Amino acid sequence: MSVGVVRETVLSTLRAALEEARATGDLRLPTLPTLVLDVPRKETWGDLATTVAMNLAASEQRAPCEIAEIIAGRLRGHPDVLERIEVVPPGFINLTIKRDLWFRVLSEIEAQGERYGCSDLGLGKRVLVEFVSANPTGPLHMGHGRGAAVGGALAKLLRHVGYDVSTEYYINDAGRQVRLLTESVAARCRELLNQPDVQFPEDGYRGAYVREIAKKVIDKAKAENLELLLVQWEGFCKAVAYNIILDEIRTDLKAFGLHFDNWFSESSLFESGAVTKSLDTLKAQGALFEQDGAQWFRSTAFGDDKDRVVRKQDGEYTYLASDIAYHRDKLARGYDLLINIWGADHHGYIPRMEAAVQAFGHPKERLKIVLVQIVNLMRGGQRVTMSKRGGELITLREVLEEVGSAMQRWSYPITRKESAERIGADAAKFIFLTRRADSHLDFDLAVAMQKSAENPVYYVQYAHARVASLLRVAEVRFPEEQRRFSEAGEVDWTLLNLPDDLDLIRPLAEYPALLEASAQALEPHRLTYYLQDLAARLHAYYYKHRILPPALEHELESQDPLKPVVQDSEQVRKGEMLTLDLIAARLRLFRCVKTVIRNGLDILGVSAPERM
RNA sequence: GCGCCUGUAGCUCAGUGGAUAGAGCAUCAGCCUCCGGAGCUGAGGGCCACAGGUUCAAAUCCUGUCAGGCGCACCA
Repeated sequence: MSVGVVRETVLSTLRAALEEARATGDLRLPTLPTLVLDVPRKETWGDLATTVAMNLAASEQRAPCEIAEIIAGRLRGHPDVLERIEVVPPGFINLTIKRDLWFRVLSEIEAQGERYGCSDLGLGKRVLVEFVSANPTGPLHMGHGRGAAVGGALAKLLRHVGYDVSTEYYINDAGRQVRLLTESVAARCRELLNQPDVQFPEDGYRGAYVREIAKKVIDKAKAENLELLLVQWEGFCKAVAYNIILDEIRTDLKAFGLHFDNWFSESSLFESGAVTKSLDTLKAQGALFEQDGAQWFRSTAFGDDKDRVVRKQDGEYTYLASDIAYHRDKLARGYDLLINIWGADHHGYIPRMEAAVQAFGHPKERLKIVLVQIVNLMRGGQRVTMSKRGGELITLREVLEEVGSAMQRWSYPITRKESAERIGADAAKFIFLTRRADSHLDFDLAVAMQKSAENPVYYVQYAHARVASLLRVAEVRFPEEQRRFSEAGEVDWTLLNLPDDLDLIRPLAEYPALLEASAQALEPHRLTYYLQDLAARLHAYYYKHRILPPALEHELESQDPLKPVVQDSEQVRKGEMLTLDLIAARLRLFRCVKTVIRNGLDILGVSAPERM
């Protein structure tokens, strides 16, 4: 089952109905149409709806309603799946699912656990997700954090639907920016050593961290008894600064809960000769030409609006040259799909990269670029600047620590040392993923630290913790019933006979289809919306219905599962009596919700705490 | 000037060509003797920027206009 029992079963029923209609000659159907099931906007319109009759109107040359009636008639021959089939103008077929089928969703979730929602949609195709890839010239900031959240979630999402996914960080360690950083560090070193007339590079990095690095460079030189400011000084600066910054980036990403399968160095492409080899390949097929003393890639032959320089007049290679080599390398590693997460300001770069992919003989669809928009860091509505080369610099780590420790102050006291960062990372990741990647995002520190529902992550995590809490209480109160309360025991799902039960089960059934749709669209943010909705339904159910009886120990002696354990006056008025069987069914329904929330949060890289 | 992205409730944003366009915040009115109130219930709030077009059906697709953002390097 790839999109869940309910959709699979209804789809095959619908397919059977169409085939019957064709066999009997009621419909012509030269080819079977692709079947799509929509969730109607209103629940009174049924559980699922299909527009197939309207789509067939043209090819069948008949009125949509007429076609719908024919299909509906055939569907009525399957009363085991569908309880009600309704044709509504202009030609919708609204379907109400048989309850037993809904209950199979719950059994499926219990059986599959953390695998629930997984599918084989990707057929094991190999995908490389490259993301963050920040220049190793300074600490990560909020923009990188958003790219990290999107990339990490996308990688996990694709893995869940059956792709063979690797993640990669491309280290831009060969170009001008790293050179500038080195010069900046060297200049700070000279200042620290009281050299006269130190000239700071014009476009140099002015952040305070550069001076910190310079101090470490000097300390390290002293420790190794190197002569300070010797001829090779800049090389020494580069090596030390590079290692320090890359280490910090790795540490920051780890704190953010991210792992990369591979770290790929741009310099290695020059050292291995991959850059010249790639250009030779392009040259051999006439995709390169010389002009004005420079070497150009004829990207216009593949849809770019301009040809691009790969080797400058002064003989140096441009960034594009190594990027061409990098993508050639990725393709040569045999990936079926390359996904790059880029800052939206690089969007003008897409056509030339697609050109390169095509020049190497691959369809341009093999490369997909997900653009991530700028994050505006705010503090109580005021914009906080984030320029790396200028003065003030707010790093990702600072934000995680600030948000995390603020949350900790009002959260339940599980204050392990790393948890402030983890809490901050949970909040940041979820907030980053509450918007489409290519829409602007204001990340307001003041808001992120409030205990309000503007922090949707806590709303969702709370739903998870709430179920965990119920299960703990149930364990204490009903130690004898633990088997019945878990998937190991028998359960009578038919006791879940309220509309509110279905309101909770329906989204659980949709979860696998949601994952597939999000993965295909490369849009992990759909999952955050789904989880907020699911959590809301759980909270609402919780307030409307009792799961466990009030703690009245003397009333719990009944061993007869049909005899009410307790008759809460209000519940009795609603006609609800809590029997042990009903407690079991509801607890297990809640546990299913908990499983799906946990699975979903895991994809987003957000923790699902048992208590908060 | 050319290209890409975005214009949806007061604000921040969802919305696979389908039915009467949704959520959170904010505003207003309610809910703790109770399984965790980080919660729940309800109300008000819309010419989906504008104008054409395609379609049985458009917030969604196409064209144009306007507004905002970002690109347009022999930088990365």
